[in-house]
Amino acid sequence: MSSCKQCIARQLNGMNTLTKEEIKQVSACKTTRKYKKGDIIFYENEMLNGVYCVREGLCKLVKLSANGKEQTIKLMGKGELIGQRSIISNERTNLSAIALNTMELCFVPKEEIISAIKTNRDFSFDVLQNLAQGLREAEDDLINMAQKTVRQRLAATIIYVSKNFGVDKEGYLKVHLSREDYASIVGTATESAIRILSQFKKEGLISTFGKKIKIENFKVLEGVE
Amino acid sequence: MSSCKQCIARQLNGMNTLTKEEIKQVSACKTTRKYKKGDIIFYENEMLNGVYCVREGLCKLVKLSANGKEQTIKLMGKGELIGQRSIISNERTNLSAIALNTMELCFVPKEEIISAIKTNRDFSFDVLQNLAQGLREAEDDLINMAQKTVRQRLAATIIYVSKNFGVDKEGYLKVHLSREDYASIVGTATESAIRILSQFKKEGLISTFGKKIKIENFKVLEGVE
DNA sequence: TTTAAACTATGATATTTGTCATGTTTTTCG
DNA sequence: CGAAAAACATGACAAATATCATAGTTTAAA
Repeated sequence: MSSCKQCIARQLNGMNTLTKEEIKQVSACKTTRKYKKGDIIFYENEMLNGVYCVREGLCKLVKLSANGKEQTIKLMGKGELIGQRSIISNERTNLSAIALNTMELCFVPKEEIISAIKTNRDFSFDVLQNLAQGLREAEDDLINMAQKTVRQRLAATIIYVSKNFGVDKEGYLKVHLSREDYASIVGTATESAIRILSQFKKEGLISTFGKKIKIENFKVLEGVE
Repeated sequence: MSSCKQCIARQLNGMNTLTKEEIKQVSACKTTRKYKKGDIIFYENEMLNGVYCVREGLCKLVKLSANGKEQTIKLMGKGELIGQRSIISNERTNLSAIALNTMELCFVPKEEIISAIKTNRDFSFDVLQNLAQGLREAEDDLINMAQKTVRQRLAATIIYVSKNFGVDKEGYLKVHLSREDYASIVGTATESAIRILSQFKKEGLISTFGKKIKIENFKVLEGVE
């Protein structure tokens, strides 16, 4: 059986300020679950009774709008805690979580997390900083959405995925997202995302191989207008 | 001299879980400052050495873009703490704070806040919930920006101002924002904001008297398409 | 392997929103 | 008060993006 220690040792974890005792405790009561691409981890407007720690894979947090279109708010990868915010504010989820590839998640009951927050100052402060960081990112995203063009946002998203989830030996983004996923992150129509990616190819900023994307000219891509 | 107790008694305060001792402490070392409309409380990319608690008035948190346009991220009114996030994450501000009318702010040194967070569990958890709440709001704003039309966002903003800052006896919004301010909140051109407000008037959803706005048909305004 | 489904691609067109120009009204301040 | 500045208003046009249509391509499943 896998322990949380490994995760924490690898610094992949939103819980790396827990004491050894606490880790043992969390490790003992967590349950690991597997998900396939497209699986729904939870829907919006659910009451969670725990948080999910990403051990492996990638998922998206999305909001479904009235017209059936979905907006992706955030991608969550290794070591990130999903549902933390809902647990802390004791509210229903405002977003759905959907697996983007094969995932392994550790589910930690609410009480464990809350108890750790209440008793371990370092962990509590860590969570605090984590939320503050998240808030800053959310503000930045809002600004980008308001002030940048679709083209600029798409370029920024490709760079984000490259930086956060890495590239393989040939330089292709490790994470393979569909054009629809990109559109949903950027907040545009799928056709627009496709069109702009085609433009990027023509302009030599990226190249593709099947679904895989490689950044060919980072500097220009970063500064597209 | 004014004490923090008054603010806290009136529940106007992001610090109402502090103990009596702590309040005395904060009260003792805070300094009160006055600002006029348009005054800059701080710029983006500054290192704050404390937080500002709004005792009176209203300000906006804005981001200036390359082309000189500004995006308003949030309006801050009575009892709200400004700069909290930057203090906690120990980063430079990512936004500027600008007074929208005559303001009175209490400045509380960083050390006081951090010390209170580290020693008072209730306060710490309160801040945690506050940030979680803020994060949710930021996510909602992002979704609105991505999925709603300018028209819908402007309608929502009017309703927001009405709910959060109230109306006078005649039903006019207490807070008077310029069309430019509305445009900056909604993320559009000033002319577009003006045009849409004119439409709302023609459609009988709002009425105006000088700079003052009154909601005439809440239901329809709330559900505009 | 073959067949359907999902994904990618691109053109044509419509809609939304931004920009520029110009004039009016309101506010501010010497 | 009266002039200058700021804010408001609206038309005309341009640019960005969405929508609809149609077809090629890849993927997955029977």
